[in-house]
Amino acid sequence: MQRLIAHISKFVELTEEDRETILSLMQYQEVKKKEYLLRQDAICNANYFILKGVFRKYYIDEKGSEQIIHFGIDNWWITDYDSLDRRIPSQYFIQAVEHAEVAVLDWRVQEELFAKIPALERYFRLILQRAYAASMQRIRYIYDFTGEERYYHFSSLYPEFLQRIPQYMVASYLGFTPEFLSKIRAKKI
Amino acid sequence: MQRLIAHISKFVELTEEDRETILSLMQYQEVKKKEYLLRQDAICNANYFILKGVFRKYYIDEKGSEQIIHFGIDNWWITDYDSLDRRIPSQYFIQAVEHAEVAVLDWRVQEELFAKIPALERYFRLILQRAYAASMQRIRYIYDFTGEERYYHFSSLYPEFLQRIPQYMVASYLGFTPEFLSKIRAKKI
DNA sequence: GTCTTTTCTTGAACTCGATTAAGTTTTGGC
DNA sequence: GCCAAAACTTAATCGAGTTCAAGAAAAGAC
Repeated sequence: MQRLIAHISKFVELTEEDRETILSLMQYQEVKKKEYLLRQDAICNANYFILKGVFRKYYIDEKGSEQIIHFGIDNWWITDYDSLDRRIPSQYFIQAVEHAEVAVLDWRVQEELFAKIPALERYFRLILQRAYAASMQRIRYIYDFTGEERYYHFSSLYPEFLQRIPQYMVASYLGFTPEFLSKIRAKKI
Repeated sequence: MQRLIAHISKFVELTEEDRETILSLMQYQEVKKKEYLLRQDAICNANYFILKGVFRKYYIDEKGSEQIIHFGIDNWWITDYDSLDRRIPSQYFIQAVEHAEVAVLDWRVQEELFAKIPALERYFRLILQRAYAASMQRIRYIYDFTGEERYYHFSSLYPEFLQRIPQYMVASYLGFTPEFLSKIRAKKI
C-alpha cells in the first residue's frame, strides 16, 4: 500500500495524518487471474489502484465479441468513472489478466476522504487530466498509423507486456484481428 | 458569462460571493472566425469556456495534413490540459470555426481560484471525468463502426452541426477523407 | 502424462476506404 | 457583380485489414 502513498505524493503534498487517514479508509485486496472487479450492467462501486498485476477493461461489441479499450497496469487507477460517479450500470468488464493486488477506494468512502483531505480532490483532477490526454493520444495513434505501425510502437513501448498477455488481447486493444497480428509477426521473423 | 455560472452550478454549489469571485477573475473574449486560441509549439495559457460558437482542436499529422481530434461547442471547456498544466509546448491548434465568445480562465488565476473556492477543483474533476468518458466512447465508435455508420450516427446526433461546419472538417473528425464522405452522401440522396 | 481447452497460425477471397486526378459548385473579398 | 479561393463531387485504381475455415501449438486440469 506504500506504493499508493508514494504515487499520491508525487502529485500533491500529504501530511503524516493524511497518510494514515487514507490507509485506514482504503482496503487491500488480492485478485485472482480472470476474476472481475466489475461486470457489464453492474454499478461500479469503487476506484481501484493497481499495486501489482494487469487488468483489462473491455466491452462486448455489436457482433458479440470482446473489445479491449484499456489495459490497467501497476500504479494506475482503474474504474468506470461514469458508472461510479453517476450510479448508472456500466458498459464495461474489468478483469484481472494475471494475479493482481489492488487498493480499493469505495465510492461511499471517497466523499469522506475528499472532505477530510482536499488535496485528494486535486490529485484525482490531475490523474484524470493525464488519463484524458492519454486517451487523446490513443485516438491519434488510431488515426495516424496503420495496424502494423501501432503494433511495433506498442511492442517497443511495452516489450515485457507482450510476454505476459495473450496476443489476441493485444490485437483487440490495438484494434485489429488476431489473424492480422499473426501475419505481422510472420513477416518480421 | 451567466451561462458559465449556470453550468458550474449544475455540478457544485456556489455562494453569491463565489460567483462574484469567478466573474471578477475571468475574462470575456470575442473570437473571430479562423482566429486561434492556441497554436502548435506554443504553451497553452488558459482554459476556455465556450459561451457561443464552435472551435476545432487539430494537429498536423505525419503526412502534413490537418487532423481534427475534437470539436468544442457551447457549454464545453476547451484547452490542452497537458500543455496548460505541465507548461510544455502543445501539439495542437485550437481555432474558431465560426465567430465565437469565450470565458477565459488564465492558468495563473486558476490556482488562486481553486484556493478561494475548493468547489471549483471538484467541478473540474467532474468535467474531466465526463471528457474522459466521452473520449472512451469515441474510441468505441471508431472500433465498432464503419465510416458510414459513424457519419449517420454523427448526423443524427448533431444535425444542425452539418449545416454549420464544412464537410471536410466532419470527415477529418470522423476519421476518413472528404472524398469518402461525398460518396456516402451520394449514396443516400 | 494424457486430454481438453485455449491460443496462435496460414491462406484465399473479399471489402472498406485511401489515393490520385480531374471537374464542379459555393463562398467571400473588394 | 465579378473573380479567386475554398469546398465539394465523381470515378478508376490500389492496399490494408477482415472474414472464414482449417489446422497446429501451447497451456491447464486432473
